[in-house]
Amino acid sequence: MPELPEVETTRKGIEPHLAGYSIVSANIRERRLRWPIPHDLEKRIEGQAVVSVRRRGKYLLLAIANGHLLVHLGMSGSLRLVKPDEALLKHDHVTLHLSNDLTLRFNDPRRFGCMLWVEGDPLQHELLCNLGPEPLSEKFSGEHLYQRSRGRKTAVKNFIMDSHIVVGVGNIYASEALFMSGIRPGTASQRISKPRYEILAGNIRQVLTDAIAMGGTTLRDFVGGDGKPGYFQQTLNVYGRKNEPCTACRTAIKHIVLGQRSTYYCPVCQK
DNA sequence: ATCGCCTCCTGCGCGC
DNA sequence: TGCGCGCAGGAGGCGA
Repeated sequence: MPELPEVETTRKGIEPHLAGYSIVSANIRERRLRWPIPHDLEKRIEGQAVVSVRRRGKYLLLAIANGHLLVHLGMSGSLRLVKPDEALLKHDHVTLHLSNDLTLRFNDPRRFGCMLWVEGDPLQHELLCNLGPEPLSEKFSGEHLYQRSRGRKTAVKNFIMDSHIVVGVGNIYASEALFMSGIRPGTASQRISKPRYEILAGNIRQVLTDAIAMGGTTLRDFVGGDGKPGYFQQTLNVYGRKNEPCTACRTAIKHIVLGQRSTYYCPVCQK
């Protein structure tokens, strides 16, 4: 489920209820995620204070006194804050009891997510140290996309979804940003000009910013709610709209597969 | 270095 | 109602 806006919405939602409080106890029911949850995670975090909740790409970084909890939500993961007596749901793999009498639950039906323990600088961890720039940072630009794409034949949609190029562009927003930019998803990366990459970079930034803003509208309900952000209500121009009329020109939206992922575009608006 | 394919897993909606 | 199938918003790892 999580695209970057949902991860950021989750971060904003849990941060005020975690930072400054300590983890009283941890209960782990299922350790078999993408990588196993370390056998000694409980003893590393129990009794420790949470300092901050940051994000790098789609990874969440919970700073604990003597290390970091590195969390990824995969395709189907979610974190939610509940009252301690709230019943466990199917696939609630981890429960953290907090000193403010709230409980954090990690739920992940498909178990593509992860929860790892990192000592030292988490940004130096092997999963994070080679990631591309944050799309909402100044390091991300059309110039960056242009430079990195030289000599690369891979489809531009796969290229912008490569976290080593830029983090946080998931399957939905890749299609949406390419539509906004008038670029065909299957175009070879190296064949796109610098001006078009500048447009694309701006639209990637735009679509993610808007989606995060929408996620923020449901933040007040985060505690005790289902934790679902509102960004999904956002109007999608092409994603999931196979054979439906283009919002700009009414031409039927095309559906293709690129890199084994569903891809949508308007054959008239995108060249 | 780059590319394309495979994989991990459960749940859901669809057609029969 | 049940079953089999295809598909799902991620991304690391592999062989070529």
